[in-house]
Amino acid sequence: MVRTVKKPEERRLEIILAARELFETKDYENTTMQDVMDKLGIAKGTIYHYFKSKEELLEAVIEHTVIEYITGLQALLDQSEGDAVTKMRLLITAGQVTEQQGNILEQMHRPGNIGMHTRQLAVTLTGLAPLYASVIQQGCEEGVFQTAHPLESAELILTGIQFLTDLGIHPWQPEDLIRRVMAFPALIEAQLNAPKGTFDFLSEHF
Amino acid sequence: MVRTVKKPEERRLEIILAARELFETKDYENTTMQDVMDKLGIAKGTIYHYFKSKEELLEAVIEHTVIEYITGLQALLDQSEGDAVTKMRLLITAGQVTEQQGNILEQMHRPGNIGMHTRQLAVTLTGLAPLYASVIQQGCEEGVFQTAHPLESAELILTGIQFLTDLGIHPWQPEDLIRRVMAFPALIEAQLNAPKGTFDFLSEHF
DNA sequence: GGGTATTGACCGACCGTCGGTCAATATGAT
DNA sequence: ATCATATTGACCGACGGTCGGTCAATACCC
Repeated sequence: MVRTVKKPEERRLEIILAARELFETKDYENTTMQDVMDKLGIAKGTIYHYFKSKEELLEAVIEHTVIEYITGLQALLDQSEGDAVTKMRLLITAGQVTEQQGNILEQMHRPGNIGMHTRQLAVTLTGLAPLYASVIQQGCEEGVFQTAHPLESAELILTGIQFLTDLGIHPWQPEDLIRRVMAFPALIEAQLNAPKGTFDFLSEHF
Repeated sequence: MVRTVKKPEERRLEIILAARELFETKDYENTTMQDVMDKLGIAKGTIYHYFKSKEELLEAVIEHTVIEYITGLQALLDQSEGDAVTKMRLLITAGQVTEQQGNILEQMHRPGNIGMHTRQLAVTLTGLAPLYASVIQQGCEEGVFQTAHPLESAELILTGIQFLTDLGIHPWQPEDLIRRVMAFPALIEAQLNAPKGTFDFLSEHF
């Protein structure tokens, strides 16, 4: 019975990271607390010393991931000094890359992961919408956008992009995805009253 | 051992309805297959004779519910002969009522239900968007709306409304909900290029 | 029409897995 | 030495799912 004592924050983080990797690899529901323990070589009680339940561990994983994600984008945004459209492009492209990293194989239809996925979307939305809103606001001042509800239109656009293109949520047909991605520029331009072509870069990725 | 034999479709439907009621009352995850059996007075094997797994039963419940829902709306729409805006109002208000019926207490934050909820949204969206799209198309022909992508804007609007106002998904703050509902008319009008005020009825409900 | 084979709806004891508990114990700080 | 707490792992109970088997209705044959 070898016992390794670590600083609480370190242990906690260690557990979160291990759990995240497993959740992403084999689903939240298909991941056993035992799996997490085995991966770290710790006892069952240790995990339950830090997290009251598997559910709470999931919550911590999501929170950690989203904070990491938002912080990164925020930093990017802070050190950028371009106009609103440039920043918009920055947010969207940077956001997509980061999301793909964590998704590699998760693209498949995973029934056991939808709950986790949806929560992550909701939490991400809460953190991300204000960033978008500030850029949209800037765009309004610059005269390229025009909306009375920067935050709400940001929420609508983000929800749409995330929900309608995320295969982890529903096994959409490939043609549905293409159809949507091709339409996104026009939809967003309508939403923000932006000049035609402003968001064409969105569909050029695909 | 009382043995009651029924017609397969009847049994199957019976199980689906019982399960749905339990899922809505006490969560999908907190509902036991045993609960469903007890409610109907049938044996475990019977359920598993009809459904391979609890997951598959959930799928059947969702499918049944959504089909019922969409069929009702479709019928309403078919026997209506108004202009696009009237039909739009019809769809939205009828949709909300039906949704509330099934939600009564479900408004609370139910971690165990998010997966089921999200799937239902996705399936509903698939069935509902074409209905909206046809009305939007009609609106374009009538000249009140203007969009090059009726189906996709329908999807965006529906996703937004459903996701951003559904407390079953994320415990949004009441003020967030109000903020969003108040903004929806303007957002939808922007999306569809509709005259200002067309969708004011949306926020008058609250 | 009566005997027999076949089907499939239905039953319920049983099992394995897995989330969660808890009392004992090792460890480090004071 | 003492105390707080980080860590351990045996143990529990709930629950999803399996499986061998029962029984009535129907189809089939003589």
